[in-house]
Amino acid sequence: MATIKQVAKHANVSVATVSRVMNKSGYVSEEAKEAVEKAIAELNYAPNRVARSLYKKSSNLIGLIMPDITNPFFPQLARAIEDVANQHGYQVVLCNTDEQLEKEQTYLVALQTMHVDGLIITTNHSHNPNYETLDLPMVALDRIVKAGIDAVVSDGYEGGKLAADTLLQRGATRLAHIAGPDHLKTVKRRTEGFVEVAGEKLVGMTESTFTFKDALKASQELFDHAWPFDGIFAANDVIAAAVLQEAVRRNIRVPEELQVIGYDGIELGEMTSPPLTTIVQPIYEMGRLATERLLDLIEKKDTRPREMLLPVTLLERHTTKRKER
Amino acid sequence: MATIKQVAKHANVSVATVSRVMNKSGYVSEEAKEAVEKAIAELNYAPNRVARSLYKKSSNLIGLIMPDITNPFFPQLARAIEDVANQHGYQVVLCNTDEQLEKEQTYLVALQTMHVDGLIITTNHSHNPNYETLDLPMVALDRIVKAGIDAVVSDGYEGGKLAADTLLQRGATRLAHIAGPDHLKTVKRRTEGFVEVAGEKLVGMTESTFTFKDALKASQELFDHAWPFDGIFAANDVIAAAVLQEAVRRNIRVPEELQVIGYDGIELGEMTSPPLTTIVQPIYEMGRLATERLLDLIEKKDTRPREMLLPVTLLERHTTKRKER
DNA sequence: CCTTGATATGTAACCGGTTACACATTAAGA
DNA sequence: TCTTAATGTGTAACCGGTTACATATCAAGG
Repeated sequence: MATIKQVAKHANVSVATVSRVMNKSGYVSEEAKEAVEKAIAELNYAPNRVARSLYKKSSNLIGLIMPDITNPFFPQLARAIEDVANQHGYQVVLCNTDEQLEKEQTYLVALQTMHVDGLIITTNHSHNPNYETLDLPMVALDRIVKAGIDAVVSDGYEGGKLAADTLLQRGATRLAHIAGPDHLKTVKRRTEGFVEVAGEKLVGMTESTFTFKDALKASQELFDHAWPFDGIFAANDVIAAAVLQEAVRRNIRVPEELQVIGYDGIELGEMTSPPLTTIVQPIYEMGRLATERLLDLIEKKDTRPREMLLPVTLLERHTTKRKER
Repeated sequence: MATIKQVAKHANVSVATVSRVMNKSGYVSEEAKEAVEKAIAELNYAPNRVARSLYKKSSNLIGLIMPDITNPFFPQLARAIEDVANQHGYQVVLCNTDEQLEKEQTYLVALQTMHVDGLIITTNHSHNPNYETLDLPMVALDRIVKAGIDAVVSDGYEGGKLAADTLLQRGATRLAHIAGPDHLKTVKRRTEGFVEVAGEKLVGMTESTFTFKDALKASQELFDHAWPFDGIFAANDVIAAAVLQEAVRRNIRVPEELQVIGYDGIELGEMTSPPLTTIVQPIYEMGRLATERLLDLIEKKDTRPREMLLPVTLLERHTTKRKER
């Protein structure tokens, strides 16, 4: 790789001049500019970002901290983040922490020492004191961290209510629910909204992590203990898929005997049989907004912390009955 | 963040000594070592990786180039890569290229100028001349690039044969197949293996991309034109899920009337109804091996190019009949 | 004709590490 | 006691950019 010095020599100017034409800063004569551009082209020069980083203390890197990219909710988020970052000349460093404090800590110092410009956190850490002392722009995504840290989340409370409303409206009279992990506030909101509207129609409820295996176990327990119910809301689509599979296995007809609603709107919902009705949060949009926000923070455009609550919508596929009119 | 200079002053030694204790290189007296360690602890010092990178021309970063992390095959791969990289003190930069030459090119220069130490490529680029001139350690994963570039892939040919054998053995007599994109050699091998064993029992065949939507369309066409068949092998699990859904929609009983086998072994296969029988490639293992190989290449442990062909296995879930004995 | 501001360019310091090299000091061996 | 090698430590160059500052030229205005 050519260096700026070689370009300078080749173009018969100083490195300062080369730097000036690269950055379109300061005064450069037309001839000098042309000579430099020619040299750049001939030597196929691209400036060394490491060197630039060192001086500028900014790397055009952003750290993306997630629990586990293998969880099907996250890839879409990662994609959105990466798209936007890339459009603005940033790259993203992927970090899976499994919500383990230790891994998180290790990553945090790694990211800091490589001078990432900002962080997007999709991981819960109410228990983690490290972020607060971190002097880095950051935004929480699908997570609420604490006041003072930007966040973009979807309106889980409304989503939960919407799920209950829908089920009720489609004729369900005995509702069940599988909640998500207790420590995720954004997920808890879904349950709160659902329970609020379901009221005494709620006949069964349990809890599960977001892995399919656990969800399947939770479903089985629910069917064993709370059956019959004719409408169920799962805290996310993976859990809903498990419910669906278990229902099919028990020869329960969906949606005739049991209506199912998930939450997220990930592609998986399309792939089940029957395709899953779900509350969709605008995942890509959330990733996009979070990243744009982070970039603003990095470029110090607006530093008042903000929280963005995005609306969710009902996507009716085939695990709920057609609307009665 | 503290600098090495501050640590040196604090410990009453020179920066060279600090550097020596950090890197356990050269001679350092016990007292000096202790003083430095104390200073490091007190100032909470962590060396600036950017500065180190600049001098060492190595960043402990590896670039991961994939078509689209949103495709459910890739997250597991990414996870494996990141795990191994992280264990060795490397971080990974995520790049989605959608197989577009231009994005790939942009990323390639970005990665080069940030001095990544190596590349893992899960993207096809037989058409892309850029890699060849790239003086960077790299390994292709799930892709065959060209001789001279390391690769780790699963044995698609055997997988295809295994799928056909299994279907035949479970009593299928009229086989169908949906192939994957034509330009992916590793995917083509699956089709070749299947066709070879299926022989004249093959009654229908079409092709699809790996998006669910396309796969659904392809399935519909196949059912419209080639039905009846009683065994089908899809080039990957997403396509198999589409076949399954379409079969259910048409009230075709699986596996009684139609047996389905996918390829990949991603989690999605567990979530369908009924759960999908599939040819599993050791995805995590592949990611692990590729990364370990890359790390060896980076550390110049062994530079003879190698190709690793990993065995696949049959995972019988419920879209094939129980084995006859 | 002199002053002044805009234009143009080069030199060198700086970012924060690593390491070659010079120089001491000390211990071991002859 | 004198060499010699091993040990310990600091100074400064270096990595490849960016930019403050010094310097120079030139045209416009008084």
